[in-house]
Amino acid sequence: MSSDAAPLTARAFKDAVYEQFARITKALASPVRLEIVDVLAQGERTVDALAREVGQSLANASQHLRSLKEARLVDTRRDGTFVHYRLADPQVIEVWRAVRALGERQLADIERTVAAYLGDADAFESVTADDLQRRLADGEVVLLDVRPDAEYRAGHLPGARSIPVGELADRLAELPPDATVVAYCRGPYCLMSYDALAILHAHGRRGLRLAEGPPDWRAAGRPVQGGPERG
Amino acid sequence: MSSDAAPLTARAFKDAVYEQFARITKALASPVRLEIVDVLAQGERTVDALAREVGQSLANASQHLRSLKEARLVDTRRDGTFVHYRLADPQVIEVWRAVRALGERQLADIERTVAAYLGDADAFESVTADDLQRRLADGEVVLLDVRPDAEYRAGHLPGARSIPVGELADRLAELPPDATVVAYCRGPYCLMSYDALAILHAHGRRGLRLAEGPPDWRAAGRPVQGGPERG
DNA sequence: GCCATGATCCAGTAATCTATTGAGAATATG
DNA sequence: CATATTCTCAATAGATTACTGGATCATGGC
Repeated sequence: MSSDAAPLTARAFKDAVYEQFARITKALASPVRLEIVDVLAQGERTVDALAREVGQSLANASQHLRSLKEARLVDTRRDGTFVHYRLADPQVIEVWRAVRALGERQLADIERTVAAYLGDADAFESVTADDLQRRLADGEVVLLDVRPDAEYRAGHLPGARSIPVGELADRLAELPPDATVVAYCRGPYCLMSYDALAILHAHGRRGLRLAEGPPDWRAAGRPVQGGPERG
Repeated sequence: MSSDAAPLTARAFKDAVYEQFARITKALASPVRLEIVDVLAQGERTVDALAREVGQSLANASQHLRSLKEARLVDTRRDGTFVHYRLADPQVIEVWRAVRALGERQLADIERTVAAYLGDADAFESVTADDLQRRLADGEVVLLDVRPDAEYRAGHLPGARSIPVGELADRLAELPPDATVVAYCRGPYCLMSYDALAILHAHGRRGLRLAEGPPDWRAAGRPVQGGPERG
């Protein structure tokens, strides 16, 4: 049923195919590279910026990026002495989201880790995307993007204002005093919105959290404002 | 802004989170395990059957299954001396499909591998899912499931007949002589439907291929007949 | 209890992957 | 052209993983 002939046998064909797909899964088989992908989902970054953000040495980040590039998950653009990395395909975000969804359903440790960090204080009330749209339509809430300014400019939720979390304490006056603020950042495992809520609450403001970030919002087929055009 | 205190720092939190998700991607970072997942998408299997199917030793297959189980991608059921493995969650199929879609878009080598095996003979005309539904409605074609009988019984496309590819040559009489046959098997990288087309063509029959298998069909939100109930 | 079967576990080797270091490209500036 | 900046590459050592063959475990039949 199987021979060792020169042309591909059925087994050799399957080996070759799964080997190819494994290039992708191997590239993603590292916490550091997953984090890199998660960051790049927000927009392109230089090697140096990425290394800083994920807490790795420059050389190490560069190595990880190389392996991502070999698997065609990221692409580069040179600008002077800087090299900007970006996701090679929006489908990369889909893979990451699928992995995340699976982890959330199957890995109880993830919930435990989150609870441990946040002191399982449910002071951090959250809002679903559908809920948010209804409340926004009713004018009940103010939507606030607390990511760095550059990320806001690269694309944000429709109607969102931008106050990076680092400036929030100083710019509270820009928010209507009685409004409920819905803060969001990069995505479900990004901490900036939690920090923002802490600041809001410390100043007696009402604040909720939206877990989704712009990549999730876009993946769900909802429109994103600014940044790369997309219909 | 960051300390080494006993409770989790922001960095330690992120490390812990991505580490958890990497359990999943690491479990999938092997061609053998990807193939196992692809086979299990068709239904549960014993260790022995799986080992045979993916061309690995029993011990090795068992090891791979253990690592998949540790990552919560598969689950087991014991039946006498047999242990049946199955996917722990339909979301596992979604992850695999997302990886496949990405590979098909980014990795040109995959196309090349397929072309090399099939001798890039486009004798294997294929049909899209939408196309098929229209043609089925018009009574233009006969839909044929060429997978092993057990897999057909575990769930098949609505209206499909079952003739395992190994029996096809002997059972051609069961197919209306003038009908165009649309053959499908497990999915895009399964070879059984290609073999079936070769047999059909050798007997002067008209045959097309549907790339999708039942897992893909179901993932696309289309109904599947028989097997585990699902609305 | 004893045996057969299916599966798991274990030890050892080879191969692969990761992080680190330091050297060295590529590019811009003066 | 010299120099600084940003990034990549090569070499190393340490850790992890893959596969094999053999021992062991769990279950069911006798």
